[in-house]
Amino acid sequence: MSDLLQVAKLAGVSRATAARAFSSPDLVREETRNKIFAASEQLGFRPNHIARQLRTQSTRMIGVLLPSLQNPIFAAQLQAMENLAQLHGYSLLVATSNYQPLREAAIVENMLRQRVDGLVLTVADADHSAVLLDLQREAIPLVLVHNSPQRLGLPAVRVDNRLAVMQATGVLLKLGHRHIGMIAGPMLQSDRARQRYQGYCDAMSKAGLTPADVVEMPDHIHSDLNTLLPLLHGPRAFTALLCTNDLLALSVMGELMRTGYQIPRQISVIGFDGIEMGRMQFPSLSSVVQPLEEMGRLAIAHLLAQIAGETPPPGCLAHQFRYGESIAPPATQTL
Amino acid sequence: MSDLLQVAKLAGVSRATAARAFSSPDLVREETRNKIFAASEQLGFRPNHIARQLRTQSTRMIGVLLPSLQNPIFAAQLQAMENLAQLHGYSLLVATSNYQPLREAAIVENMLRQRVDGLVLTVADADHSAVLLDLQREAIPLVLVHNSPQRLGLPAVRVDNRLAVMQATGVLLKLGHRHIGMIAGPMLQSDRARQRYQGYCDAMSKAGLTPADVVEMPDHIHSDLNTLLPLLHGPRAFTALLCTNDLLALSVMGELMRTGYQIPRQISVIGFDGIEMGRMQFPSLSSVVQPLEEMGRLAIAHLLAQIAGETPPPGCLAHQFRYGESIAPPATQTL
DNA sequence: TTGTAGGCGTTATCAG
DNA sequence: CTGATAACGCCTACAA
Repeated sequence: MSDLLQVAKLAGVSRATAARAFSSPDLVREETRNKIFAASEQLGFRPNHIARQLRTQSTRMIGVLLPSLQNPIFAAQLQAMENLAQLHGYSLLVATSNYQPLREAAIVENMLRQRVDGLVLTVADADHSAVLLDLQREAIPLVLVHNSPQRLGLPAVRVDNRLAVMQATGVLLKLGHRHIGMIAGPMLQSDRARQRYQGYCDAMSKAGLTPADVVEMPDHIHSDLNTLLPLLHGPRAFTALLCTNDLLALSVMGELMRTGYQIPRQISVIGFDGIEMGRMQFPSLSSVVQPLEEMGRLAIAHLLAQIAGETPPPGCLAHQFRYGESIAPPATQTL
Repeated sequence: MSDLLQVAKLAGVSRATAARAFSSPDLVREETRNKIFAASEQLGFRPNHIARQLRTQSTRMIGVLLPSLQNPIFAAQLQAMENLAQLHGYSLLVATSNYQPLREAAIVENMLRQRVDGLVLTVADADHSAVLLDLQREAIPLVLVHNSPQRLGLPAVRVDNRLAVMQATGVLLKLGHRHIGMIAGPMLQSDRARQRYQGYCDAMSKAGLTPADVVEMPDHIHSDLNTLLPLLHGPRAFTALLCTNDLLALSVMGELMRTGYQIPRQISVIGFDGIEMGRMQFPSLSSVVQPLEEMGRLAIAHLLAQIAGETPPPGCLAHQFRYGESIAPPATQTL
């Protein structure tokens, strides 16, 4: 591939002038400029960003770490981030950790070696994250999404998970439910799942009820019918289920309906995230809606501001409860 | 940030030796190596990939262009690609075009300037793609996913869309359906949608039936009830609907059920892609399953092979029809 | 096993 | 407005 020097030669100018024709065209006489562009065209010249990056010490690249892309919430967020980044001339270096701290660390290290201009991270468990601790020392623009470590004061874009589930639980309580269960994926892996369970416990306690143990599924996004069914029988049977995320909720609904349960008549279900699919299907899923597009945009905007040397204020984003067809008063009006 | 020279000085060796300690440790005596690593640690040295890339003319980065991340098929494929790439020490530069050819072109140009080692592209419409034509001239490793332009002989990872829908239509025909409709997103934007419609037409014609006009929705992934309902009444009312993708199918199902239709008793629905959600929900969606994970892996594997100088053979991947609860014989046994 | 030196393709500083 | 030249940080013959 030809370089600036060849273009310069062919155009009969110096390398410096050729370079200027590209980076600051107005500093070059039009005639000269055209000769340079013609030569460039003829040689199939393409500016080398690597060399430019080495020289300018700026990559216009942002490193994005996500736990997974299986869950559409991350895809939606990534889409929003990419749109805004692209608009500002930034590229995204994307990697997934599959919720594994070791991979998180390796990925971040690699991104730092690549000299990305900033990082947008979603880690599995922010409070026990070695990566975030290490990153404290680096002076690199950084935004967390979904996470918010208790101790570290890092800029974060997220909703108040605990409060949100407290309110969602409140909705079920108000409908008359007393036996409410909480379904989650692997709790140890996800700080968010734990926060959401806390919100449930808070709401139950405040209502004078005993929070049930969390029902832990082996997978973040699939329910296991064998674990579930026993909990729906007997005097303490759940009449409503809160799920830590929408995919889990949709999986629960599907399996229960397939087994013959009527939703919401026999069982009410509430999810978390507010993914599109929940609205599409029938019965539609009640859920705590996270403003994912906005979160993605905000993460990038915040990062760009940091890169520009500003320090914008943090703050939680507002969630919203979406009433769907998956909830109703409990069938048997016990008590 | 400190560089190799500083590390070398502190360790009391030359820059070359310090460099070797990182790139080929076995060429350096252990004692020396340890001194270098210690110095590196002390200085917080981090190898600069940009400089390395400039020098070695290799980035170990792959450019990935996708139409969108809203559709989980792309997310799933991306996830698979990222996993395999990461395993081989490659990073992914990801960008989305939102099905816009102009963005496709700009994105690819940018990736080339970044000197990615290879490209994995999914364009909106391969047969009318300026990007692909231009790329013919570049000698860069390239794999298409989902696309397969008629004229250009580019390596592609995909299923036979036309055949697949022909078979899916066959399933409906065998069930006794005669009035089968095909629902699509914006046809002009997507070569795949057109191929799939072709498959439907083929099957209908072969069965001695007249293919209906495609029912075009304004959006790739949402159905519009107002467009749909009129087609379900009258003597030529559809008893079965083929959709060009699963999200569209799930949207159709949800809306119809919400309106009071029984699925599959009154209307059968078949999708395309085989996304997870289709299996989860009740009734589960019948669909043509694309092996998305395999496609993602294969795309990367094929690309890495090209980068290694090999030229692996192309070939379609096998699709598979998944029977779900969304299809049944037509209600009224006309004819 | 280690050192020397040149170059990867830009940009930026300084003269002219 | 244009040209010469020195970095940016690393790798890699080649020589010692």
